[in-house]
Amino acid sequence: MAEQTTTGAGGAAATGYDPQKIEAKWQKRWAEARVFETEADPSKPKYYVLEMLPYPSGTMHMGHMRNYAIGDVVARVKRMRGFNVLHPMGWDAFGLPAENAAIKNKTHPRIWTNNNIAQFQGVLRRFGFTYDWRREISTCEPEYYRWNQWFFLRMLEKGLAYRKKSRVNWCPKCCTVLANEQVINGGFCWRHEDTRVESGEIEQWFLKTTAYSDQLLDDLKRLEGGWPERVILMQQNWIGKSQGAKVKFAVGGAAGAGPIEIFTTRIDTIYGATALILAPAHTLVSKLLEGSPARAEAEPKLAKMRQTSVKTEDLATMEKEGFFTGRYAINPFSDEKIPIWVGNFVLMEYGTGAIMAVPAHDARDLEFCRKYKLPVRVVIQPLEGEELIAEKMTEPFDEHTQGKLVNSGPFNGLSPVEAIAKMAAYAEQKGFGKAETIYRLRDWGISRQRYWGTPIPVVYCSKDGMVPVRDEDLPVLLPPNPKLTGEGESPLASTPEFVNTTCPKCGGPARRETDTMDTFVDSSWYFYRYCDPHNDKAPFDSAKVAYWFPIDQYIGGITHAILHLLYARFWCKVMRDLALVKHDEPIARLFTQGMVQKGGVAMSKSRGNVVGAEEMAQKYGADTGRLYTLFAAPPEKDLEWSEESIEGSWRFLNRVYRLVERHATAVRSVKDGKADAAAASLKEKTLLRKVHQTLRRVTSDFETRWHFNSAIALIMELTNDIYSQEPLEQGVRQEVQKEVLELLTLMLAPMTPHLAEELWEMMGHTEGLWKTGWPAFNQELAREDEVEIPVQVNGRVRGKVKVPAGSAEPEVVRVALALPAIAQHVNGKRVVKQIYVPDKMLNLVVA
RNA sequence: GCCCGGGUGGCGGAAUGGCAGACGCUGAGGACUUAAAAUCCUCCGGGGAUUUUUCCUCAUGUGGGUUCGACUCCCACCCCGGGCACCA
Repeated sequence: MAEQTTTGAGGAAATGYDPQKIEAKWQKRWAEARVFETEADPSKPKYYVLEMLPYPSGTMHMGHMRNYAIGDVVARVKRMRGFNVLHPMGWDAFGLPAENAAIKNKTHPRIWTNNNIAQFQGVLRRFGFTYDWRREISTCEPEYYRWNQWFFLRMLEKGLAYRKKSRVNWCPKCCTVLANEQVINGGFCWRHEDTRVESGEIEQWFLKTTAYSDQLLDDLKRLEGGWPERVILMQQNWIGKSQGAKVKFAVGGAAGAGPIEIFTTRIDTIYGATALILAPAHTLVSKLLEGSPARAEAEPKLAKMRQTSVKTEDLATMEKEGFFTGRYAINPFSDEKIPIWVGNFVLMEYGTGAIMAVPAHDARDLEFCRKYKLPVRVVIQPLEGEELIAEKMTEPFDEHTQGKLVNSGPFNGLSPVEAIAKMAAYAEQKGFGKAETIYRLRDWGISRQRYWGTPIPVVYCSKDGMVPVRDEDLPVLLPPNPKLTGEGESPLASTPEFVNTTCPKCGGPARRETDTMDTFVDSSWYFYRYCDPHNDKAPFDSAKVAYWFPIDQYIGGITHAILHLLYARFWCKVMRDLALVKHDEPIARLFTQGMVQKGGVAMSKSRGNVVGAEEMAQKYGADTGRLYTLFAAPPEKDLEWSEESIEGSWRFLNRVYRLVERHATAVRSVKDGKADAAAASLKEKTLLRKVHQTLRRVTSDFETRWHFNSAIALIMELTNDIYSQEPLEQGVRQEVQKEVLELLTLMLAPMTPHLAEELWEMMGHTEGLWKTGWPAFNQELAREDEVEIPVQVNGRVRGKVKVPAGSAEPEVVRVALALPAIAQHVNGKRVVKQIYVPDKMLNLVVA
């Protein structure tokens, strides 16, 4: 459709399907009848379906739209199935782009944000989604963010919020912390591309996600079946539980350098340790070097190592470097004296910042020890195959599920698994170590030196120190007129009327905290607020939440697999421990839909490859846009946008419209609903069978498989059958026509709701389709009387037979052998085996 | 390096161990039309035989295997996408 005049909105189709007119009409009716407004009602089964809330920026494109179309089909199907459906929408409204846009356009972030919200909302309304707009929330409103502050205070009371100095990316020109994503070109500021990002230490607020490490990990098991496996795996990975042991090695010679604690998952290999290696940042390094014979040589190397800030991506490929400290440690198991080294591959952030090097049984240790000519000693011998000889090893033997210990004193002969338990217990008994579990998960740093976020509700008093703001003084409001320059100190810090306040404890002068919260805080609990969006006494009423939660179906992009979903789970557990909710997990089922791409990459404003949703609605109508995003690919897969393909969806809806229009008069004259199947002619029966079979399969595609694309294909096939050959015209009673067309319309309703309502009305219904439930298929009619069975000879299809459904095997074989095509392949040979799958296929094996 | 996905016509995709390519797009031909658009009809993986009808054969990344039967299950490999990564 290249010409304007050929669209439904234009002149040529003015008498036919006109989506612009139809869609406006039904949206108005739905709104007037308050169809999608829901209340908690314990007498009805509930269903909470939710799409991830959008960040309102740029234009709403078909990538967004696909997400909402999927959610809306689910919501509409569940509604038709009699569920009390909660389907809300809101705005992730705080964040950096708003602040940057405001700086650029010399306006207020709120204005930019609210303009975008108005635009996004307009488009969503244009697409006819079943949102209960009374429940709309916007996270930048004080009515919302005051509860962020309230939660923060609760976490502060519980010791779950704390301040500490931590390493950050610091841009000296912005005078602010940068997120990792804002560090570009291997260490430069995204805003000042000539400015190298410094690695600094500042005081930051943290939420203690690590307090829930085990629960966050263990409860993933409960999500199995409901969440995509890969999301569960990614979270597992992220939490990174590692079971091992910590062991202390005494240090000889150096004054004041106490024992060095190492972490290992393979304590069973400790007799094979031929060195200790410390991270360059380890606090003991300087002490070890004091007065060491190796000092002069080592110090320049250390300085160099500490200076080189390494990009994470390069770590794995980086050359291993190290130097000897001149000191020795004592292996507490063997009393052996081993050298203490410093190595650039040992991370201060993981474990204890020190490792034992067991070159025979660890790849990195082997590489390091070969390079620096440190000895290699085998302490695990494989049970099968060749005996390992230390001098010849080029690859470590790092299996722990096989082999037995050697050269390991009293532990010789044990399997590694046995040894891990026994040796950890021994270490604990002797007081130099114990079994320990460590995690990769870090606490959540939430401080941002930005304006457009939730102010952190604490003040600093010279007398009382850090003092939380009192609950009754919430919300701590953002100052209305900040100086936004993008440079200098944080905008809140340079707004005196915000900073200067009084101490809630002593009433004396105090300074407010000027950091704001990470916007992931906003999205960690927003779905609870939808249950009770206007509550000004509490974040929500627990009874309402108890009715609606958990979320039955959450839908969003895989990009949020870790951060958002992990924080949301954390928040839920905190709220549970505050006795606000009773469940352990907020989201029962998660669906990660694919992205809409154009030119092979995801649609985004910055790439300039967006297809605007509004534009599509104007060109083809919302129903065509919805249908196409559902039809073009299965929902979990990426979808390459094709302007040509959407024409097919548009053509199909026009066909459906014409089909119903053609029979509307006849159908309208039928009083009663169901067609009498018993009195049906052969032709009628064929028709009814087809439609009920389609209904059976579409029902399953919608409800259990989420194969919207194949559901649509089935409906298209049905439409083709009754459209092109025109079997509805001749010898088909009007009530049969009515049943066929009504079922077709109802099947389309979740996907193309406006068109469906219009057709429903055209067929004589005075009540809206929205009051109609999902139809049940007729088992009897959906069943075939006669089946066509492919007949194979030695696994190759050689013919087909038509037999009554449920025919017995001998009968089918008899008919099959009567076919010349089959007989030809069987003749002169012996049937050694026959396989018959009732009503499916027959295979004759001949020899 | 480790862990997950995924590889099917010109394209998007269908087929939950049982007729590979449904449905849609594109393309070709035809009908209608002064013409175009829209609409309707027919054809559309490769090779071969049969001038029709139809039949044979190869084909779901590659090579093996299990099975009466494999796009589907198993093993190995190649390619693409994603996540994690000197994690001790």
